[in-house]
Amino acid sequence: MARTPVWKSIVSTLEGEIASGHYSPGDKLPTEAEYAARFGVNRHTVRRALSDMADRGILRSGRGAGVFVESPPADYPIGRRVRFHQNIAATGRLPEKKVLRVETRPCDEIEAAALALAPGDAVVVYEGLSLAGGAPMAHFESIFPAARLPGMAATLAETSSVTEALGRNGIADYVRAETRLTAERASPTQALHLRLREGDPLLKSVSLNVGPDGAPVERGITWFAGDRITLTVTPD
Amino acid sequence: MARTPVWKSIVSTLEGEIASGHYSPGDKLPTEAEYAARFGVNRHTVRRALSDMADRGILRSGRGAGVFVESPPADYPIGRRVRFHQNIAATGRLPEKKVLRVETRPCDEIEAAALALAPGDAVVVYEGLSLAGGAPMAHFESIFPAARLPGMAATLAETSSVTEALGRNGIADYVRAETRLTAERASPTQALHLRLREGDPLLKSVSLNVGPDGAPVERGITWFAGDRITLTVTPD
DNA sequence: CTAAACTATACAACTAGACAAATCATAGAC
DNA sequence: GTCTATGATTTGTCTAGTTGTATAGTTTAG
Repeated sequence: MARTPVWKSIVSTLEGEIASGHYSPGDKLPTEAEYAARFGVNRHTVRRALSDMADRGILRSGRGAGVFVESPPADYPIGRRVRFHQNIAATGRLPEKKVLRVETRPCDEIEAAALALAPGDAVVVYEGLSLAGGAPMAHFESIFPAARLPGMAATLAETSSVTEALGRNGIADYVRAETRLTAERASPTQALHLRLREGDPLLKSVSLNVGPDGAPVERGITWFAGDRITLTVTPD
Repeated sequence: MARTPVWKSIVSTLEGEIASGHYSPGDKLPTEAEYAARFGVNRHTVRRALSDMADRGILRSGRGAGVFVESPPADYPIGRRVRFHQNIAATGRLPEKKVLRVETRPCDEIEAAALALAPGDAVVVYEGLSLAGGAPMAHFESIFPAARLPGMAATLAETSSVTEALGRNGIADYVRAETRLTAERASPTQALHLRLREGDPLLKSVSLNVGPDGAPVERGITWFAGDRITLTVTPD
């Protein structure tokens, strides 16, 4: 009499309801308490069922928010864990973006040195997330010299494309002067943005782009979710 | 897993931005709503972070007015933990080496595909550590097609230099065809080798070197200690 | 007996929404 | 030019609800 655990039967019930189209990706499911009442079990039993489905990427839950149906990934896995490739030249140029911040502020010493400015000179900060199929792939923060690019902040807020924003501000072409790569642990804030656990490994890329005249126009730092992306470097 | 509360991670992020001089005493900070959007949390969570900082005298907030910086920027410790630079072209070619293993064995499917062999063909495995000043910088494992390079195992045991070993086996020149980079956690074994803690971030490089005729001669995997090394990529 | 599954309870962390109160920018009146 | 009325912003406060986590106890199968 190998009875199937209650939580597993709840899983199959809920999977059936999701599969039959009662809920669309992004929809909020009933609360744990409601499910507990419906199935006549304790909330923890429901939680075990939900966490099993969350582990498999079917659901996503947020404290205080509720449980939501997760949208299926748009691309298929390449390896077991590594899903996306990205050429180093295109670092931070993934198609989908979510703007987190655009502001102008004085720069610190490190930023000044990188962009050939004086400490305290104004820089435009552009922070955001690169997404693919709805899942965050990378977290980036770019800074631009405000004096050299007067309308940059306004343009970025409009287009969210760095290339186009630079183009509209007189930098028709720019090249990557240098890229530095290292591995870091995800800070709590980054873990929040990239939907990782605190301490998970990140691939950090620090790049410097210069205009046709050789003057720096952008310093970009990108943190890639280590288990979601691979950077490729090919001589060419 | 003692996760850091979200509001505390926001506190440390904002403290860092104030400490590094991005805001001066008296400056108005972005609104609570803007911070909520930036961090992807509810306004109340931002308020908890801000009220913590206000309690400690870092900020001062006024109803209807906004939030203002109260304290002067502190000395911000800029963690210069990354000690070594290494060009991507020289991956796995650090001067000092410690050989851990040289052996010949049949290859698996992945290795066969990379080296254009049939599964089960013999490969020479060369595992070791790259050191700098006695400290381990990287852990590498290279494989070579044994059929194409008959004396490789013996030569490697003598010289421990990949370039020289390849040269003595008829490959006078070889080029890096591709490099793939990602971030991983250190396994217990790697942590031991690299004198890190288990789970520390590693920069993983998977490279393929081909001979003058275009045939693969080496597939190398290198794990760099993320906090000891930076890879640089320069167009050149 | 022991381990797994489930129940029970309590609290912490976060979301959600609504409204009040203070401030600020702006336009119009004088 | 100065003052004032007005409306939009922005912080302060309140209530309610939801998931995350910790602890402890109970039942059941092997």
